[in-house]
Amino acid sequence: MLAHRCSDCGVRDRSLCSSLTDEELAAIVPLGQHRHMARGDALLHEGDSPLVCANVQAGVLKIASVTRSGAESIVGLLYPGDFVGHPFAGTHEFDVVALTEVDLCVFPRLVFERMLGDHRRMEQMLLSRTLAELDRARGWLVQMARATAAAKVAGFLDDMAQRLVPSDCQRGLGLGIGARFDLPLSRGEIADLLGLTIETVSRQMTRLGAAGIIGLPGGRGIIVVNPAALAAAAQDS
Amino acid sequence: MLAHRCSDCGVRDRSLCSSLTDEELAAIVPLGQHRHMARGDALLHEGDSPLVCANVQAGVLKIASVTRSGAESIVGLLYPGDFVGHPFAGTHEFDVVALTEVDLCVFPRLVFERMLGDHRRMEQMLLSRTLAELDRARGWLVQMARATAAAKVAGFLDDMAQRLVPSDCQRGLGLGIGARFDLPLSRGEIADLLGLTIETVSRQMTRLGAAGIIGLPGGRGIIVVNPAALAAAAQDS
DNA sequence: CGCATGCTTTGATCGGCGTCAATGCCGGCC
DNA sequence: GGCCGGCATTGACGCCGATCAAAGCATGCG
Repeated sequence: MLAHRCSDCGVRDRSLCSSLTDEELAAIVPLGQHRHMARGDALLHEGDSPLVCANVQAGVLKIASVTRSGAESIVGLLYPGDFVGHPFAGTHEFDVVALTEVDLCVFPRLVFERMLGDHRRMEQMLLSRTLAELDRARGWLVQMARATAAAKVAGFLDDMAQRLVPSDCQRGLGLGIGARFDLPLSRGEIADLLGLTIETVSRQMTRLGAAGIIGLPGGRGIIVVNPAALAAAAQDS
Repeated sequence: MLAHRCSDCGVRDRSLCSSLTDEELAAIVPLGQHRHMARGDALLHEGDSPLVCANVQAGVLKIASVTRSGAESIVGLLYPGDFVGHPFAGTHEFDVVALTEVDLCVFPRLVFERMLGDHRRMEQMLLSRTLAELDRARGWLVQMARATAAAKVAGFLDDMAQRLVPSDCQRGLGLGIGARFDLPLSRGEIADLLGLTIETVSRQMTRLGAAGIIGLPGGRGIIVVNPAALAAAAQDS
């Protein structure tokens, strides 16, 4: 049974809701709905008028667009605590699709806009986060524009490890040695995300494995054996 | 003599100020300062605490970061009407430098934050614009990840033409035939922006010229001879 | 169990873009 | 005017990653 009450919510302290007091939160709870998505389910479609805004409680989603040549291009990922939606806007440009089982806290767009009006701190936090997300996307731009295939793959794994793992070991001194997690993306999706081909991604991952930097325990499992070397590999121009 | 009064401001109807009535605007005028920048002047430095927020009145700026290998990477451009700054945040990640003569309307950050508090419509517009800018950056990501050098250069010129030219011919049916403008960037800066080398940019531009799609009247001038072909070239995978 | 299907890995070859190098063009300064 | 330094163009060559091709390896179904 999943958390339908904020007191049970795993991202109470990380999501936009962290800008609200318990009392404020109690007032808006009835406005939101819990929603579960299976892998592959779409929350929003490219070109839709954005009907909903949501907080990610658990799972990972991809933000993607389909080019006219048919290939999908992934432009970002959403992790627990992240916000999805486009308040005060008519359309939005990308598909949002679940990569894993996902739990969301969903608000109709107009309701969410009213909430922003009632809770200035939340609106400020959303603005600040969006600006930060913009900087993040721009950082990626540099990586996509300049980095070699090896650096892109290493950077992706490094980023993913930091996003997925420290939910437990509260972000202390970097990443624990031997951190293990499962990639929420297939090789093909990683290739889309990084602007590479499946073959190149596969080759680079085997290379990282052979170098002893990561372990590949079959399937989608990843073990970060040497976090420092992984981070370093991400920055070899 | 440049416009120091909002009634003379060239972007009154396009900037954040368009969310304000004339009366509201009159109230905040004394809080802002006009500022002029010469080519190469920096408004903000990477890692600074962001002291100011500003609207671009005229000119073009670049948003860039310097990689540890010393090369500069340009991640975005700012045009008249655009907003610069990072309210409610401690640091910001990029340099902002003038590419041409630039006129700005500058507010100290704390003053600007107070303004946002007093003018909800402006805050909403800023949020909406930031979300739109995020989508824009993500669209670029696709281009950077997948497009060929030819498509990147064509796309850049197409985008630049649409940003610089229609300030006159109010964005009617696309771009007028024979639109002429001067690039605010050197070949090297274009190369940085697109993640290419100077040589490749130069070659692709000569190719576009030889194909009769653009004219290159020397220096930084560009004539868009065949806008449709330019847009098409931007999308050849 | 045996086969089919889809994902991943590995190998061989090709082409686009980066690199290195030389030349051309233009404005500034003596 | 003539020299000089910065930027742009053009050419020759090599390397990285895409492409084409084939062989593991899982999972599911008859």
